[in-house]
Amino acid sequence: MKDPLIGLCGYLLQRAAASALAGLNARLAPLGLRHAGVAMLMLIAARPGITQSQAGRILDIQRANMVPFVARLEGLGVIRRRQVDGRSQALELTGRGRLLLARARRVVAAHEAQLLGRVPWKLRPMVLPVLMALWQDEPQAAVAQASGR
Amino acid sequence: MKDPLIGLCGYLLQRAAASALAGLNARLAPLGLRHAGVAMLMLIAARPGITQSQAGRILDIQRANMVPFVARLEGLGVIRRRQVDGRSQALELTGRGRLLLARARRVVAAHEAQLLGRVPWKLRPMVLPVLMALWQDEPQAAVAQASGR
DNA sequence: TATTGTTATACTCTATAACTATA
DNA sequence: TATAGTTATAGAGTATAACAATA
Repeated sequence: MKDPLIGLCGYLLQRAAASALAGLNARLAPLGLRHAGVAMLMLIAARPGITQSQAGRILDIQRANMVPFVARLEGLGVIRRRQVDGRSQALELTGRGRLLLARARRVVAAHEAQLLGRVPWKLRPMVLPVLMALWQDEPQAAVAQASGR
Repeated sequence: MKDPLIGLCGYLLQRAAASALAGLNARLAPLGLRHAGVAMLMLIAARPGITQSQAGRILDIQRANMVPFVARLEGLGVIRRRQVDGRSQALELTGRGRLLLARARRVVAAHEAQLLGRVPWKLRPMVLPVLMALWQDEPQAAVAQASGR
């Protein structure tokens, strides 16, 4: 039973992403993390002291949704919040966070290798350029206007 | 503020898919449909009389989750269910469904054009091959085993 | 016995509005 | 006035377990 929708690059993009995400989350399950948590840990490691809002803007997570997300990571004991001024919370990794991130990085590396391993050798150098081109957040205004809102 | 995670193809894949999906759903909103509904209509149009379970297997939607999904589309009056044997439900488009699908196809075509339009001319022929290579559902057993379950 | 559809349930993710307290 | 964090809430999407009816 063949899928008549392959041929639509938006559809392929979604299915490929969902499949890869499921695979990654299965690999991360033993660590008690999911993909979003690992992305957050990686971001904080790259920019220690980043605030909740800044992290949310980079990862495209809204302020309101950052609250339970950050709380969960804090509850796992992998990150810590520090008040930088009256309103901003700086995020930092704890020792346990650094340890868990090191393990997660190995899982992510294995996942990346598996993903790229599926791509024929000659196409492999095109993977990142193609994905970066397909990403490119259009200003929401343009979308909203195009859709008539 | 640059994103330190670009460079991970799994991350790019997810962000690109999320961004494209949001754009498509914004375009589809005036029709009262979302991406999943359009995928379903397209599938039924390509295989009239397909059963709920078969459709779920192709679109990777579980049996239990098909129930409210199909019910919503039926409630919109775009599909109809027909009993083929004691247990299977064949799905078909209604007239209204065919009409709405025709409009949705134009929206999808515009969305596809926009997606591909972001990709430099020389990379464009690689988009579908790259995405098809990155998809390739690994047997779940392999994932489960790799993750130690 | 395996499959189809179903119910119930729960968890994650996402989206919006409104509030506060700070800058 | 704009921003950071928060609360509350609602809607998707997804996952599992269990059950009845049927093949």
